[in-house]
This record gives sequence, C-alpha cells and structure tokens, in this order.
Amino acid sequence: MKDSLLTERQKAILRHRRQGLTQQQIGDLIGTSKANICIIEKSALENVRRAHEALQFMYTLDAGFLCVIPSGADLLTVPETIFREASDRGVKVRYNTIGLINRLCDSVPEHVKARLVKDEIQVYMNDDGEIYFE
Amino acid sequence: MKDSLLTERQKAILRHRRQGLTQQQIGDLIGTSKANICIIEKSALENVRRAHEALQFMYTLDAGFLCVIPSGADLLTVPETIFREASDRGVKVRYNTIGLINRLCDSVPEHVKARLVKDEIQVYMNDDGEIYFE
DNA sequence: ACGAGGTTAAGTGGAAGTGTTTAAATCCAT
DNA sequence: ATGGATTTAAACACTTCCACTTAACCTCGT
Repeated sequence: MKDSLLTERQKAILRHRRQGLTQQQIGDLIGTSKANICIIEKSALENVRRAHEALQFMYTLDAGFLCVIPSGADLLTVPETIFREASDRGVKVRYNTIGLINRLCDSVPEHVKARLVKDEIQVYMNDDGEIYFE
Repeated sequence: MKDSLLTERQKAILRHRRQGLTQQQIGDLIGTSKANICIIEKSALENVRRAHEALQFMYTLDAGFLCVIPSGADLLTVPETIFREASDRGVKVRYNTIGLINRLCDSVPEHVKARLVKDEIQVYMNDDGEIYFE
C-alpha cells in the first residue's frame, strides 16, 4: 500500500537537486547512473504535475451560472457580490470570504493581477452553494 | 502513460457524488455494484490526499524558519507580518497579499477559522522568498 | 427489527508505474 | 569543438494500482 505519491527515491533526488547537486553527483552519492537519476527526477516532476491537476479538478466539480465579475473589479469585493447574488436565489454559499478568494485565485489565476480582476470572470454555483469560476 | 492522477472512472464518481447521488444510484447508473463504487470513491479520495501531500512536500523542500503567527490573529493581517519579517532578512516574498492568504489556507486549513487563526502557525521561508506554513 | 446507505475483506486479470542498465543523443558554455 | 550536464531509447524484473465481484458487516433513523 503506497501512502505517498512521491517515492522516497524521488523525494531524495528532488531534495538533492534543490540543493544544487548535479545528476552525476547524486548518482555517485546514492550509487546509480546519472541516466537513472534523470528518469527518476522526471517522473517525480510528472507526479507533481498530476497532483496539481488532481486538486484543480476537485476545485472545479459541477455547478450552474451565477453572475459575472466585471474586468477591473477589486478582488476583495468579489465575495460580497457573490453572497448577494446567491442570497437573491435563496442559496447559502458554502464558502466564507477568504474561501471564495482562495477558490477564485486557484481556479482562474490568469484572470487575476494582484488585487484586481484582469479579465471578466464567470461565476457558477450549484444548489448546495458550491462555487466555481471560469 | 497515465496523464492524470485520477482516472476517468474516479472523476465520474466524484462528480456524481458531488451532485448528491448515493453509491447505489451511481452503481445502477454505470452498471456496477455499490461496493465497487465505494472502493473507487475511496481510492479517488486517497489519490486526492496524496496529491495534497505531494504538493506540500514541494512547498517544504528546503526552507528556514521565518516567524510565528500567534493564535487569534486576523488572517488579513498575516501577510503584512510576513512581508516585514522577510524584509528584515533582505528577502523579497514571492507572493502578494492574496497569494499568501491562499497559501496559508491551503497549507494549514485546520489552523484557520473564518478570518481568524485558531492555532499558532509556524512560517518558513527559503532564499527565493518561497513561503510555507506549519 | 428493518432497510437504506455505506464500509470492509479477499481475490482476480489486466494495466501501469518504479528502479535499473547500457548506449546513443542533445545541449550549452568555455 | 571538447567536456560536463542532461535527455532519450529500449529493455528487464518487480511491484503496485485499477476495476470488478461476492459476501458479509456497520450504522443510522423510523
């Protein structure tokens, strides 16, 4: 039973790498070829990418249209807008202010610049008050 | 070559589950037993946990102690504290206010309640201005 | 106690990931 | 262009994961 996505081998190599060692040096250190280090490092990074993708998926499970956040809006005012729209529909948003901002930045980081909304953002919500952005 | 941590089967079940279907209903829908749905859902959630853990690892590759956020602090004041501490060390934090709040809530959600820090949080930083919490 | 929803255990076939080696192939800077 | 670093290809045992079944077992609320 695997309890971790990254193997100990992969973690060790990522650590050594972050410390500035070359693949050759790591190979000598743990007793294998540089080619092997290369492959292990590569699959480690691939695992990290998959991890990121999986969490993104969890954040964007199902929902229906709620409202639009106009370009130029202050990020900190977005939750208030969403709470009002949801209230109009008689649905209680299942996130607080902080949670909403988190969700937004996670889902559509490319639409955000510092505290400003760069591009228009579509907001969706389901009957449970679940929110997501696009 | 697998390009995703969660399989299509797992994603489908997580979606249906999020929509409120029971395991039995999903089983009938996609033609398998409820026990099977249970197991697939379970391993899907296990995968999500591993994804989270893997990203945590990446965030905590080498870094050094920065400061402590005391219990009871307002979440919105945390970035300011961190910026000041980092500045004292001559390092530029690689996150803005919003980014820091996101990172904090993602990393240690169990230490946060609404806008308040429930339990003391340790903050670490490396030479690149990368931040992580514990 | 009954039933609905959920969980667990044990086993199976097939698919994919892991760590390895060896050898050849790119990069990139001095 | 020579040498150091990195990447790729192909192949190999070995392990783990995935979806699935059957059957039994919790745990609620009514």
